[in-house]
Amino acid sequence: MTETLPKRLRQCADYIAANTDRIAVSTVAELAAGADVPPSALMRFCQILGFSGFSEMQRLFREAYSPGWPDYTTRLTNLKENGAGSPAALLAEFVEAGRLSLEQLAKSADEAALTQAVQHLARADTLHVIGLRRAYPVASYLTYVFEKMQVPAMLHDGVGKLDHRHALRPGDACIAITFAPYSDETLALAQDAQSRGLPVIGITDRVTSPLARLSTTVLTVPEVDFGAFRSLSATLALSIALAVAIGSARG
Amino acid sequence: MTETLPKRLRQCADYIAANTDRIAVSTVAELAAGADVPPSALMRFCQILGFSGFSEMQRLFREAYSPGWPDYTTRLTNLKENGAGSPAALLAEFVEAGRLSLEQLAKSADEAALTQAVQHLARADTLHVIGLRRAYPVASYLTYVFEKMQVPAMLHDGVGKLDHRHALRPGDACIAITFAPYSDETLALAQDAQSRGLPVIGITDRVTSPLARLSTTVLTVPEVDFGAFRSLSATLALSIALAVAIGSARG
DNA sequence: GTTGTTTTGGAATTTTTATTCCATTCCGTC
DNA sequence: GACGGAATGGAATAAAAATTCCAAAACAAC
Repeated sequence: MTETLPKRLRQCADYIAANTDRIAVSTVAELAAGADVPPSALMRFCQILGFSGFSEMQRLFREAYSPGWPDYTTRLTNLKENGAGSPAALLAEFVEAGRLSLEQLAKSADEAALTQAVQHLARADTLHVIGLRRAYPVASYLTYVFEKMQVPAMLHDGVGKLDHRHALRPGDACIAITFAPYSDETLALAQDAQSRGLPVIGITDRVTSPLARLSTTVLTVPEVDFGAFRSLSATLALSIALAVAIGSARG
Repeated sequence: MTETLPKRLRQCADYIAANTDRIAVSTVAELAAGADVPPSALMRFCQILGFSGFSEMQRLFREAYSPGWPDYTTRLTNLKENGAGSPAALLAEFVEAGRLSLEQLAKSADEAALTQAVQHLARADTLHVIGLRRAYPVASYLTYVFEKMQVPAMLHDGVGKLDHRHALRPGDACIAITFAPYSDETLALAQDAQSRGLPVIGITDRVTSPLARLSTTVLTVPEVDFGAFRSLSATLALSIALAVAIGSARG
């Protein structure tokens, strides 16, 4: 795991890997400055890679430099035409679905609801997050972000069919995420929270969702499906924004 | 429109116009050779265009080359300094980061690697998926999709610190997902799979990732971070495409 | 601590590349 | 076909970049 390269060489490796597109158009000095190493370190790095020096490596990149990768739209078309059903074509579809979702989210996001949600959640003690099945990745990421931001949060993940509804305490709040077909367990927890008078923030796909009735504040996400699967891009973007806003409102 | 230029200068103009994308990565001598003029003619051409010389013109093209990397780290810093952004502003940032990531993914995706990954995974018996911390949402979604498509898959989620490495059987394959800072457990499982001769498909952030060495096939995802958090849009798009391709390849 | 080894930074050197300069050629005009 | 001004090519020079090298620093093993 720890193929431990010397410090400077590791810096070179990381910077170069993260900026492959700049190699062709930069000088040793520029790249070295970017990687925050002296030029000689970068030279050493090139040699360890098996090139005679930087120039040889650069020559490779300059030749490979296919006239600036085609712009996004062209490339997408290429991917799609690459035989329907090919992995590349599928990728293009999902990329497009994701982009569309994000675009719609940006257009349709309800700022007032978002602000209200942040207020509720910033005031609460512990945040209870629930999302199952395809909402589970979102719920788990939310919880991860809360943990990183030192916001007390609990993920109700249903492991072992354990039910933790009694963990809901006065002063807490609940974030419930579910999409059609709505998950009973999620709705049940939201209901429980509501009946205890806790704020419930619902993230769902439409205002007519059963979750809407159970929520103090509803955030709807226009996710574009491709085939049977949704991209989650928009849902995740909304969730992270929510989490970060809460995190900074809290401290 | 064209006050008639002297012959050599005309050649320069034509060649340069037709090869704007090569300017950034070529020397005077190379371009001159391409235009079939002596280097000095090209120099004159640059000066007539109003540059002090070739270098100045090239600098322009080199900078223009890398179109958009408006780096998000500085933007977040700015945002933070301007007082915490409103939730809506944050949302806009995450939407933008997601869009950029998807765009980059479409541009840079390695079709060959993707196809290869699908081939390996379509042939395998059980698919072992591992991804922890911020890669966990991806791993869990992958597993969800596999389940829906009736592809035998097992999520190594580390619940209860249980280690299931002996679940890896001959004929199986492993999908490992990790981003810097790389998770030891993920690398350990990948290593284990590799040493048993199972195909390992790595999804990671750069080719220098320690996961790369452990993988039969590496898929790199250019995820644009906003602040400390990544959008996961691109990673999810790639993962779903992978899963669906595998599902349909299996029948 | 001492010793031997690896790593590092920067100054010195070499190579490559850009740029200038000028003698020569070309071309239109008389 | 002689003249003058523009255009040209290549050799000479300047600038910039790459590459090497070595003394100092960091590190590891004893």
